[in-house]
Amino acid sequence: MTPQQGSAGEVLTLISAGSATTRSDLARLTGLARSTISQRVDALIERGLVEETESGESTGGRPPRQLRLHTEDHAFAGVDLGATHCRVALMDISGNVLAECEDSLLIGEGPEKVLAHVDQRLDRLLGEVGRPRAVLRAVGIGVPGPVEFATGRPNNPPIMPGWNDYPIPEFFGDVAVLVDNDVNVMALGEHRNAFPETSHLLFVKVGTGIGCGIVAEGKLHRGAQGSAGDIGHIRVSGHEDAGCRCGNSACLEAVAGGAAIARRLTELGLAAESGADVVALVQAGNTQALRLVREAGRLIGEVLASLVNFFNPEVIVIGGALSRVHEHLLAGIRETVYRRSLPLATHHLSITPSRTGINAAALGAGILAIEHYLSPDNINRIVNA
Amino acid sequence: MTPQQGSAGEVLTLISAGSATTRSDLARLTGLARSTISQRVDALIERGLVEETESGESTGGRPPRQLRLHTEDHAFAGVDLGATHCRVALMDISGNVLAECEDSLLIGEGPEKVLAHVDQRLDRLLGEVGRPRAVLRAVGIGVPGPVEFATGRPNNPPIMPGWNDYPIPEFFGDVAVLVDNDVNVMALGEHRNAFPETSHLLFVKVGTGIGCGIVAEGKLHRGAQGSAGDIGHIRVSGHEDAGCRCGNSACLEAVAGGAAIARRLTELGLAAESGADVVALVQAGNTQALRLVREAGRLIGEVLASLVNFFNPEVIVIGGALSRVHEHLLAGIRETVYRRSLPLATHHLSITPSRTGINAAALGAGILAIEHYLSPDNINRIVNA
DNA sequence: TTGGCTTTGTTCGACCTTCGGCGGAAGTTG
DNA sequence: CAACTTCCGCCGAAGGTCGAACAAAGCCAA
Repeated sequence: MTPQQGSAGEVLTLISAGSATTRSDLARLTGLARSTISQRVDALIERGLVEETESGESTGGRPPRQLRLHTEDHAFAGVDLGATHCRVALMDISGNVLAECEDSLLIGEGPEKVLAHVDQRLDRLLGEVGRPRAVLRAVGIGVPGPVEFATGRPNNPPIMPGWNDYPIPEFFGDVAVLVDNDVNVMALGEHRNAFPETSHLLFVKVGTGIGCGIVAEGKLHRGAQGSAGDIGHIRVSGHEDAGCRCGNSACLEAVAGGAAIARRLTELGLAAESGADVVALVQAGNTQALRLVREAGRLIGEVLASLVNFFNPEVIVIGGALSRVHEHLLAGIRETVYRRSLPLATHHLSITPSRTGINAAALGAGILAIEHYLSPDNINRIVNA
Repeated sequence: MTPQQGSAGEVLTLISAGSATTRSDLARLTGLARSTISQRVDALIERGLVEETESGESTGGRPPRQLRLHTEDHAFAGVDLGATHCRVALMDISGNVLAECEDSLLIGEGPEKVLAHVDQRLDRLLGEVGRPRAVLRAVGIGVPGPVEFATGRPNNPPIMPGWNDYPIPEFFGDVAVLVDNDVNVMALGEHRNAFPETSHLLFVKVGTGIGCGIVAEGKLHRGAQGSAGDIGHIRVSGHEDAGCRCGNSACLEAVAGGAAIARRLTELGLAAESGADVVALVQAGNTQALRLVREAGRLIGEVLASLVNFFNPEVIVIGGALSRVHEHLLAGIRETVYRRSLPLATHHLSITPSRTGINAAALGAGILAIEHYLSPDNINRIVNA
């Protein structure tokens, strides 16, 4: 059933979202009596979920006691697993990063090795901030491939050999583990950090490959098989000669991904192997690289123009490695989207670079974990236990 | 706030969805005590929303009294306004059609004339079934253009001159009026009638133009400006010469819509002005028409392949005038989608013709109205009044 | 300084809802 | 026809919510 109206969980949601910072706010927002709110808040304080700070500004009467999430006795982790790296961020319940780390790590080494590494890093980070393992409430993990979200099992991931159908959450025992596609968690993080008021958002990651995270009605849209947002293999016109690793040709990723741009630069006699090399060349002012990035932007824009007509988002965020040269990428994207999409859909559309940085995925994964823990159902369970 | 758990509204939702037909069912599903359920049901019966039928099958003890929606003292209407027609269906609260009618009507005559016509038809249909106007609880209207759903105002509709920003609900006074895009209501009707268990569905209407209704998480996705699903102006490759009324070229609608096919048949010396003529030619066995329809299916399939990767639906339903020759259209669509989309997304994807007939839009609009009336919030308001 | 004024927070009794046991109703089964 | 099962209404008990009253805490003006 739906969570109870005005339950402890709903009260906590309002506090954590910043919608309410005092008991009076809560009474006003929920419509419950002040006495009832006090009872709820007392329960939340007793469980260590909420704390009072010294009183706030008076508005002519007794100053209200400010409420906020109690950030001490909890910890959450966000894990970003890439093809060749592993980032872990330890966060408190309000989303602040307590500690983080980054290592080179080949995901191809398989789940046992990789997850053991993650587990060890979790322990080290917890040690750094002096919190016992027991306060780790939930872990979010972003992986570079499709996942069946409900079970946390990768679903035929092309670049994660050995991971297919591996039950990732079971590795960590009894702590709650949420596993999702890396682009999804980046979209979630970007939405919650930079565009919390936006209902419909697309996050486009342009790196070696190209993917898209979809936020609809403020929630991640994962689709029927959890493969939604896989826009890297959408066909673009006029590039039938470009073969893709998926077996088709003219895939967006095969003509506009970081790897594709690097390959074309190599053909022009420039040393470039990866998206990072492309970024370096652009930043060095190489006009060929600049031209190709802009051209890639146009191709991505062509695909996005279709998706804008179809999905009608309010915001499109461009992230990923190549967004470090976003001026050029965005110019191409904007140019094409605004020409090819319908005016009604583009009129209030903004296309912006990502505001979260290199660890967008780790932060987003952490937010996934925190939101799971703070969901009204879960909180009610904790409070009524 | 969210509707109360176990409220009268939630109880009624379970009854109307067919999830529960007896008080015992309700107690089991909601977790409430039998006595509480009885109280809820009594309130619903007293308000004329639910009725008891004679007892059902015994399972060894006293047979339960069956519950169902009380269909007498209510009426709902679904209105399908097209460019040149008007269909009205009068329905009872469980979605059965009580009476319907169809007229030729040019939407270009403007809102006052058209809505007056609709109003008159409503009265006539109510008269036919002998129900007073007062029992008309809600009206759903599907219109051929984008609508701001919250206010029921068309938003720069290209083929509805005089309707821009016209507040349609206000015309009908105090009865609740819901206005939405015609493709959206068709998608809703198809989902509720044929695929109620499906979470993510696309309904593609192929008529004079081409549009798409989106059901995500069982609910209509309308997008930020209510223009979501406008896939008729997505670019298809290799048709740069085909100009579109939107000002761009190579739009899907301009190469695969009924009007476009008719035009190309005309160029081949065949008499065809509209999608209906195309259908007639195909049904007469004309190979040129057949070839063009199949080719249109391939082009539509190209766009749908992109959308399958992006949205990952479980079902795609093909409707609209041209779906009357769906064998040929579907062949082209399936061929392209299964070739161009990712296996993970297509593995459990089914692409089927619409099961609702010519009045899909009117039925869908009626369902929109009924669901509005039966929403837990609204029912709680009625019961507690 | 002091006494109102305003807003916040707590206490407590009244009220309402829900629960669950009990018994009657209405069937089935042996 | 008696025992059993299931359904349903009644009613007292338990628990939750509300709002009034009161205490707390600061502002403000005389």
